[in-house]
Amino acid sequence: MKVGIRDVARAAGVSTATVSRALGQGPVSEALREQVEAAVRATGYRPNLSARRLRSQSARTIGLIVADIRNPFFTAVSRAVEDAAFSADMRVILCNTDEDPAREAMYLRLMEEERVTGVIFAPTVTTTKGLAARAFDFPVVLIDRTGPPGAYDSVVLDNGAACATLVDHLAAQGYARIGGLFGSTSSTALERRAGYEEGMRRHGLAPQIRSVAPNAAAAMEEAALWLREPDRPEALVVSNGLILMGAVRAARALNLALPRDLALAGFDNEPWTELAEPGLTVIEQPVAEIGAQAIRLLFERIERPDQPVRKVVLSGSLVARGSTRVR
Amino acid sequence: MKVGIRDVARAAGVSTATVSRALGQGPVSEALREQVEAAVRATGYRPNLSARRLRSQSARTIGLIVADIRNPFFTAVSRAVEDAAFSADMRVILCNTDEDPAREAMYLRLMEEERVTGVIFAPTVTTTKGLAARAFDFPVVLIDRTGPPGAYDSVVLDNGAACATLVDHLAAQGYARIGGLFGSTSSTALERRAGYEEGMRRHGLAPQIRSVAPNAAAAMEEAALWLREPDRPEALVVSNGLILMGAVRAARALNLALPRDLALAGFDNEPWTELAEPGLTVIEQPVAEIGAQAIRLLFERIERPDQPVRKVVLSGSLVARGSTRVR
DNA sequence: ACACCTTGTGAAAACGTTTTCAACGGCTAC
DNA sequence: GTAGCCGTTGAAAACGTTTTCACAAGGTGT
Repeated sequence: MKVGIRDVARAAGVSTATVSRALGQGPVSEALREQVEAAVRATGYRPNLSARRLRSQSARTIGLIVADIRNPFFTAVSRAVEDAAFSADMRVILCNTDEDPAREAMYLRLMEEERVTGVIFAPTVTTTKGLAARAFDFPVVLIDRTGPPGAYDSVVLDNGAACATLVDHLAAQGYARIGGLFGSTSSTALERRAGYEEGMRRHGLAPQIRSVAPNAAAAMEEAALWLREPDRPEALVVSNGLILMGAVRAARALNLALPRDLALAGFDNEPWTELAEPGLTVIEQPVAEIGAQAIRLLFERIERPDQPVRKVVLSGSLVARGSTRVR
Repeated sequence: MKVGIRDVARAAGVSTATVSRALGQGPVSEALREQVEAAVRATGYRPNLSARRLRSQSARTIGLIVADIRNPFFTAVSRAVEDAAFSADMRVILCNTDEDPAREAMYLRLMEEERVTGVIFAPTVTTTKGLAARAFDFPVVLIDRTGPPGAYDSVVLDNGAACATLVDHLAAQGYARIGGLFGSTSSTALERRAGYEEGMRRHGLAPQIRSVAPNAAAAMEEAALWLREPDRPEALVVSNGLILMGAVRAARALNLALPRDLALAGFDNEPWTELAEPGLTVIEQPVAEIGAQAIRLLFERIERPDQPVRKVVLSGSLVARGSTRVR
């Protein structure tokens, strides 16, 4: 029942070496190649990838470790990565850490045991610290988030500038008491927070900042608390799509109309941000480009392991909608 | 640099067999087990999964082939599957076919080459037909969609009943010209369509049906066309979350207010359906339960390969919101 | 005291490939 | 005509584990 390469070899009247070469790229005469292919079809042979990887010492697999598969930003990026990897005849192992350092460690270990060709990783700040001390047998490209400076190739958004753009936009519409609600687990959130502070300072406004776990439930709770306070902000800048969702929920729960009672601006131009009335103002990230660049950096690093570390910084674009209209 | 099991064995002063047993579940004395563990820590040994799988002829891996990773229904299911698999010490390979039969075939082949322990699969109708003729070396559990009758274990929603519930709900609110917009690639969409027809018939109403590719862009286009016609429906039932999004877009584009100008009901209680004013009426699927049941069926099939084929049918629940309020 | 399990251990085979190595045949170049 | 080279092929080694097999040591029931 189980058919191996020796069965194919027997059926084709050649040695296993020839079969291997005919299926791979070894030198084989055209006649034999066709014989082998016929034998493969006749026997229904499927190569055993474990054996192949063991012998060839090459997994042709890249690991993609993301923080939250429910975040459309990461699903979009993963699509780009998968497409690029596939056209280079590589598989992708997609891993979801849920922003949990323990799961990150577990998946990194798994990548080591799989002997992957390379890894694309969006780490939490917690593991970022430990990252400097570690050395992997495979190249690692950081995505969306930065690690220890100069240690890993990375592709990130120009987070500070993007967030400052949001502040500029709100200030231009006449808002002054602009609060910032930022995630607590990613370097990205920290950079956006810094950009927010910088933007506020430039406009002579006083920053008000709260931190929260980057998920909708936690964000809603924190936002609801905040918006119930007497001197609550009249506008809110938030650091990602999930937090934005929580903020919208909170506004709804408190019966605050957008933008009359509260202006709202955030990150990630997800489909629903257009649908939630009156439309949410966001920074759109070039998600496909981020995935493509990450793969490019990874492949180039595999090609030339010793080249200098590179950091690709991409720009977001402001998508202004009703949630920040002038009152 | 590269450390294998023989290095650990040497460091611990034992044979490789003992190391293997100490790391696995073979019988080893407590003293040696500790010695081995110390040696593992000292050498930084990481087992090579390819070698392990090759020799043990067990991949401890399950393949999860879904139709669209951007569909939150599938991401939710995949979370449940992953959690269950992980606690059984199994890995998951997550594959996204994008409703494309060619990609489905490719991933099925990959599963064969990986010699996976089992597969959970949401097939398109196209490959469903070919599925009857195929025999896999691993158990397959169908999810969300049915295959050839009696051939594979499966866990699905009671789609007909759920969709009829939607029709009942709309009829009870006084709607009569209720149209149906259904996906064209899944058995699920077909069942929902049948349930819609059945429901309409029961209420003495005339079904009006259009089919569309199950993505937001195609759905929006078709819905916009339809809603521009003179005798356009006053209510729409649609067969999944992405089509629902397209329908909302179309209504917005044509300036039709929900539910005044158009009532809307669909499937999948995704976060944004609550946020899109005035709230979208949907059937909520027990996503976690679906994933958990799929894993359970798979594991039980692995345990007892010859037991009769089973089909688990779960019920959805109606979440009534503003989009179907009485006018 | 003997036969008989049970438990723990190491040597070596096995898993299914790819790759190395040597060899063969047919060229070309002298 | 012979030496050298190139393209093609097969035999066998190698990849890093787990598993089989044999065996030694220790315990138990008679």
